Formats: sequence, structure tokens, C-alpha cells
Amino acid sequence: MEGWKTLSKTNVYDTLKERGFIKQVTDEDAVQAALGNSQVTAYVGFDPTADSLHVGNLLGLMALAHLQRAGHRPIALIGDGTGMIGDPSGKTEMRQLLTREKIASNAERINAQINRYFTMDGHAGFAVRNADWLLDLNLVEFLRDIGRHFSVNRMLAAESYKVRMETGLSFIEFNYQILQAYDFLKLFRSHGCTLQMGGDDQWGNIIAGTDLIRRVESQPAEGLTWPLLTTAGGQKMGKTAKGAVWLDGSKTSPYEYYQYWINVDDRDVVALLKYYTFLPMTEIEKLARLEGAEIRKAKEVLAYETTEITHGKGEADKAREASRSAFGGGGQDISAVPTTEMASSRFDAGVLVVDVFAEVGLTKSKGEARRLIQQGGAYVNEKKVETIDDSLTIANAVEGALMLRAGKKRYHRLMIK
RNA sequence: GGAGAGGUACCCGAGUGGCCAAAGGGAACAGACUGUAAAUCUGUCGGCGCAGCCUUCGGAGGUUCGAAUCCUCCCCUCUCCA
Repeated sequence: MEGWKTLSKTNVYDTLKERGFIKQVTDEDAVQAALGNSQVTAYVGFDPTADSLHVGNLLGLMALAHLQRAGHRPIALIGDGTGMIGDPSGKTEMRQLLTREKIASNAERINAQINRYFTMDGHAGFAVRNADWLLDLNLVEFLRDIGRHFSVNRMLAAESYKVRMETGLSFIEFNYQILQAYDFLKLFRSHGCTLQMGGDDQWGNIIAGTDLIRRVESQPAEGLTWPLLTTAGGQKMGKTAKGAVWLDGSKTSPYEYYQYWINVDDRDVVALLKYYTFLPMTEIEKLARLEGAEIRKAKEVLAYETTEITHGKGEADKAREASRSAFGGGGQDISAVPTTEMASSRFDAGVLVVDVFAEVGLTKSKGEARRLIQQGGAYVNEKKVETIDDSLTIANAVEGALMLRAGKKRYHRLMIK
């Protein structure tokens, strides 16, 4: 509480608003006043559907971090209880149910991951698991105490269930909202949590929670959503051809992570700087003034800052150097480029370039490698591979390594040992 | 449980005995143009020892010289009825 007074010079609500985090709010004046006058405990839920969070979850982490920086108390709720069911919001079909063990191990890893984004000392901020209170619920009791506050008519009318009304909605999914509302009530009671935040697809679920608290506790609770981000190209934020961009460095390397951000569409840069970095608005406005090829500088800032937030300064430096050296002069550090080792004996008789590209994962198959070469997109040490019969020997290596390139952007280093 | 519709490559979706490795679109990939951006144009887009061969059209069998296409059984999805 002491920290509150010293940190609260500006109202976080305004910060969130100018950075684009506000899409819908239950009661704007009330939320703004609360965040400006007192310490607020707020929560965001994270689903343990995978063993790592991805860029799509990052907005929630950023929002919580902003709150904590302003002296408020963030709670990260890991939905290992609701995860047993699967949130139908915005989905067109039933989500694959995960096993209990899988959810538990995912929750464990996500819990560890969240530490990176804000302090979770149990005091300034912390994580909770809803399995702790959901798994042992007694159905009949629950229906009497909580279920009676929900109107099926209203739930069915909700936008989030609309799509599913046509394709089918299972009973357990239909209950998801009730459980999420119950989570909010639970956190309200045990931790004085009065604000739930989430993506706009969560609006219905959040409202269900504030309504429930009003009904059973006769006290106000608020909710807030941020917009669901799509890139200028119409893609979901954080998705690439290969799938999600993960926050776990072993699933998406810091270098790949950096590359994801530097490759964003020009039109998205400014918005992304606001969402995904802590740079002051004045700084961002300066970057926003860049035009044409200069925009790349803003992208480099974006890539560096985001990589630092998720992977730390050391990795961010390495990724930046690797990126600079790979794309037009500058640094020397190529240690962040994906690397594979290969025994020198393999090179004695010469290895087909096609085999190497496929083996290293630069292409999915040898056929694809052949096509790549025929189309003139395969390079070894920056020299174009001319024919599909080309092979490599020790003589091609420079300081015991080969730099392979597929297309313009994908590099892979081959160490010979 | 009853009646009907359907399951085709990453996604959508044509094809209903040979001309089908399977139209078309989207996504993706490469090249040109660029700024590691966008747009546009061109090409590619199952695998391989690549003028040929192998494996695909929910699964397993069968008919046939020949099947994604016909038959049998099974699995799954959707709609209506109970």
C-alpha cells in the first residue's frame, strides 16, 4: 500500500487508453476513478491449452504489467479448472478436450513463464489456479448458490454463443461462462479483486462475472476488454505460417521472435509499439513520424524492445546482432542464427545440397529443396546454388561452418565437426 | 433408437469407372520489383534415386483389365424426429 502513493502520479487508465488497450468498459468513470484513487486488484485469465503462452496472450501480460507499474495488484489466473471444459467464445467448433495431466503440466510451465513480465511475490502480484476451487465443486450446491443467478434466455442471446447456436454447443461448454463468472466472484471474495480484464471475446464472460458479484454481494465490480488484434494483412496477431509465435524460447527462439516483430507490416508498427513495449508515448510519437524505408528503424526498436521484455537484454542484443549481420552489414554476431552440427565425415564424398537443406529443416522435403534451387532461392555462403546436383565438401566451409540460406530471410548455419 | 446429408491435399471446394497426383479459390513458398514492409506480375505448391516410380481422396475389405468415383461392413460429423 505504501508503494501506491509514490507510484501513482499518472492514472493507468489513461495510459491504457492512449495505448489502445480499451475496447469496452463496464463503467468508464468508475474504473478510471478507482484506478486513480486507490490500489486496485485486477485479474486476467490465461488458458493452459499449450505448454507455453504465445504472442496472442501477451497483451494481457502487458496490461497487468502496466497496472503493477502504477502500483496496483495484478493477478494472473491460470485456468486449469476451466481448461477442463474449453471456452466456446468465438470458436466455431468444440475445442479438443485435454487430459487432466496435460493441463496440469501446461499450467505449471505457464505459471513459471508469467514471472518474467511482472513481480509475483504474492504481495505485489501473484498467480492463482482455478482448479483449486473448481474441481471440488458440488454440483447441486453450486446450482443452488450460483446457477440460480443465471438466465438461460440471456445466455443464449449472447453474441458469443451465436455462432455456436448453429453448429451446436455442448452442455459443458455452455457452462463455461458460469464458471468464469464464479472465478471472478471467488477472487472478489478472497482477494478483493474488483476488475477483470481480457480480450474482447471475453466480454460476455466478464460481464457475467460482474453481474454475479452484484447479485450475490450487492457490490460493484468492473470489467474491461482490449480489442482483438489483427494485422493490417488481416491475420490474427501472433500467427505465422508455422503456427503461433511462442513466448517460450525453446519453442520460438529469441532470434525467430525478433524476426517476427521486425517483419510486421508498416501499417502496424505504431500500434504495436504502444501495445507491446513500455516506451513512453513521446518516444513512440517520434518513431511514428518516420517514413518510407526509415520505418525499418521503428521496426528494429519494436523488435528489440519486445525481445528484451520476453527474453531479456542479452538475448535481445544477440538477436539484433544476428539480424543485422544477416541483413546487410553491421554486426558480426551470428550466434543466434539456428545452427546444426554435422560430422565432417559426411563431407568426404560430398553431400548433396538438396539433402542438407531438407535435413536441416530449411525445406520440408528434398523435393521442396529441389524446387527452391530451381527457382534460384537457395544459397550457400551467399553464393547461389546453381543446379540440384550440386554437392558440398569440406572445401566449401569457411572456418568450419557453412551459412545456408533459403529465400531472402531464412538462414541456417551448419557447423562441421 | 428412426430418417436424411456428408467426410477429397494446409483450409475452402469441384470431381461420381480410365484423359486424376485430382479443377478453382485462399493460404504458403520462390523469383522480379523493393526497404527484412505493402501492392503487383511470374512461377511453384504429396514423396522419391524425378522424361520414371511410389503413396494419397474417413477406415477395412470386395467388384473390375482399371476405382476418389460401384458394392459390403465399420468409424466420425451435421440436420430433422424420439
